[in-house]
Amino acid sequence: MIKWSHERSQAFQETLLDWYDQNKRDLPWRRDHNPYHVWVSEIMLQQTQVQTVIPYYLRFMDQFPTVEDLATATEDKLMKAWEGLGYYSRARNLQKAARQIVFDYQGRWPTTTEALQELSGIGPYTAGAIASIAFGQPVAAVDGNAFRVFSRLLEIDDDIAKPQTRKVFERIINLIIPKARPGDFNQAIMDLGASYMTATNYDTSQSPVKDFNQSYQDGIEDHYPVKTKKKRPIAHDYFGLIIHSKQGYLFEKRPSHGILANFWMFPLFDRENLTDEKATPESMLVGKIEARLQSEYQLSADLHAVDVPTVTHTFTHQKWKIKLLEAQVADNIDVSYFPGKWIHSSKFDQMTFSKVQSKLWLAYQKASKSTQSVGD
DNA sequence: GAGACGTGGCG
DNA sequence: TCGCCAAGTCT
Repeated sequence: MIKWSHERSQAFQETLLDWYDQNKRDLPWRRDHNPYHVWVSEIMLQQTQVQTVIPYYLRFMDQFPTVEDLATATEDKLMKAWEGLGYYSRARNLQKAARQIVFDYQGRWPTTTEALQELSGIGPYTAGAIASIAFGQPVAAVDGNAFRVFSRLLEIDDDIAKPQTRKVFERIINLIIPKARPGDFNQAIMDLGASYMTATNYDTSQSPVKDFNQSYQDGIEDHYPVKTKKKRPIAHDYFGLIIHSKQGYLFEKRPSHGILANFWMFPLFDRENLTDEKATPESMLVGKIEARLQSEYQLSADLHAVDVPTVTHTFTHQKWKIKLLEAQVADNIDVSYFPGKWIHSSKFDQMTFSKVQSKLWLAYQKASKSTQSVGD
């Protein structure tokens, strides 16, 4: 690894910030340094691309203009604002932190990285981003961009997939970061990482800091960053139940922990939980589901396959395949045993749907449109 | 410290 | 289809 002299660091700062001053992206959260604006944008941007975040951020600020508005918002309105953005614990942590700030700290923001990390959902990166951008503290904000940029500039061989590697980068960046403009420096690194120094298909030859890029000079830029591979997603096969009555469609609330926690969805039955044997005929599996609906929930349902392709949805670590089954149930059934609720499709726009739930509903609509118009 | 946690885009 | 990526954090 190359070490930079003080002069070298200064030259780098100057080159980078000059470029940033001329070429920085015009983003909605860069209009000011309001910590609330910086904070919300940083949370939304976690593992999420800028162009995805922009409309969410604008709507969010429209609905929750201040940290007080967020602290006192209903969970329904909050989740609706986050609908489709993913990693939904971010939204819940965001409100938790808003309440910490408003009610525990009387609206006064913590300004150090240590104190900021006491807030829910704020880790080392976000703390560094808020401290430097909103409060002018000369601290590193080490995200994927910083890993990518500095590993290439300095030929850092540490595996960025390892948590301990963060400390290596923080130590180096804290030596290089300018005391006068730390927030601009960190944001300039991000803009660099999003333009000339992207993960793939990058072209460093036009980069403003190519003279500082050791791996480029050495022709080994594609060795960086060093990052071990992730595991492939685990497959899950489900039956998805579309059960409708005069009272609407049947929904089930997902567990409070795990993937899509607390979301309302069409009931799902895991194929593997229905039988131990792989080769069980499908009609028998459907019969088992019907029997369970009857015995556990007193719900008589005559399930039929919906004539649509299996719905697939891939998460970071799970790959779901869902075969849709449909049933119309009697008008005056007793649903008091079922841990769910009936909702008319006219009210779906008031619910918060995960993407996979939206896919199920779309697939079902497509099928019922091609045959007949099915009411609730 | 490895794995969980969403979604969209791209080659 | 698949693997990987995109301003990470929590457990």
